[in-house]
Amino acid sequence: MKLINRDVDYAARALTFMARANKPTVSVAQMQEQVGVSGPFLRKIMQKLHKAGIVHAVKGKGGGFAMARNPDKVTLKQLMETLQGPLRLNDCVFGEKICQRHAACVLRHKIAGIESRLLAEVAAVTIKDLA
Amino acid sequence: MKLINRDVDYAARALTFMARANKPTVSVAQMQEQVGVSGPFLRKIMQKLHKAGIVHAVKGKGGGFAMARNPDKVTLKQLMETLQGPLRLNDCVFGEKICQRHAACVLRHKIAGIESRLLAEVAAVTIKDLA
DNA sequence: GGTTAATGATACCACACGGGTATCATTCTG
DNA sequence: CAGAATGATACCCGTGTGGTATCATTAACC
Repeated sequence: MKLINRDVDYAARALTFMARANKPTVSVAQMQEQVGVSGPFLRKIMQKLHKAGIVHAVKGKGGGFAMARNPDKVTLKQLMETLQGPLRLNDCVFGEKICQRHAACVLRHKIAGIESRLLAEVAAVTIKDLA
Repeated sequence: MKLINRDVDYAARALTFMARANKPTVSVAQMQEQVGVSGPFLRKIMQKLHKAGIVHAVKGKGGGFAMARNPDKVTLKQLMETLQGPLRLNDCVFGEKICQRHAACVLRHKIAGIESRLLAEVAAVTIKDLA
């Protein structure tokens, strides 16, 4: 059971780097050593962050990425949703079928409570906290 | 990001069934329909629960499984540890190396806090709660 | 004692996912 | 036009998840 995968980990580091860099744009080449990951892989991550509107991108020579919002407006939850998909701890095995199994439903109710508290926690962590 | 996998889900249902059955032993054949899973697969899960000491097993005709402790002494956390392995949200990418990356460490510190609260929550859910 | 009903132990399989690489296209600067 | 950067895709491989199959072992009952 992993809370975050490597994409999120690397993204958090890259964004932290960018938040501290205080430059108009930061290229992947400038980040990759500090982040500790290969260029192509980091690029793929940055492209996802771009599509999600978390960073904006400048193509061409001298280009790179820049944060699209203030670091305190980018949360760990957003990174997880962008890079790991929707955060459902709780996808019911029974799908569409009406749940006749009371025990399972109690379990799911419990998990839903745990999930909502967990999401509140990851939503409270921002890049500003990390920088 | 799944909190529990299917093994845990089925195990919770099976144990709930057993807790309510109030019989000396319950066989896989008696449980499989209610649990909603094939016999052989449920057997594999029950065998893991047996090795973990959560149930005891009676071989031979008329045998089956029985809970080894009271339902309020079996927690969701125990099932997860038994069937999904150790619950670490937080395995550091850097392994043994000394962490020189301050941002990453802050992240890991945050995650550690989230993890400990999450574990307290799953430790608080027992089979008795589900039955 | 043999049949039958149960678990114990393994081995195997198919698929999805995570993590990562490679390649070509596109855009901007100088 | 050359070079530096991102955009978009396609691919690969190892591992984990979910599940099946098979044979061995044990105990009850006739």
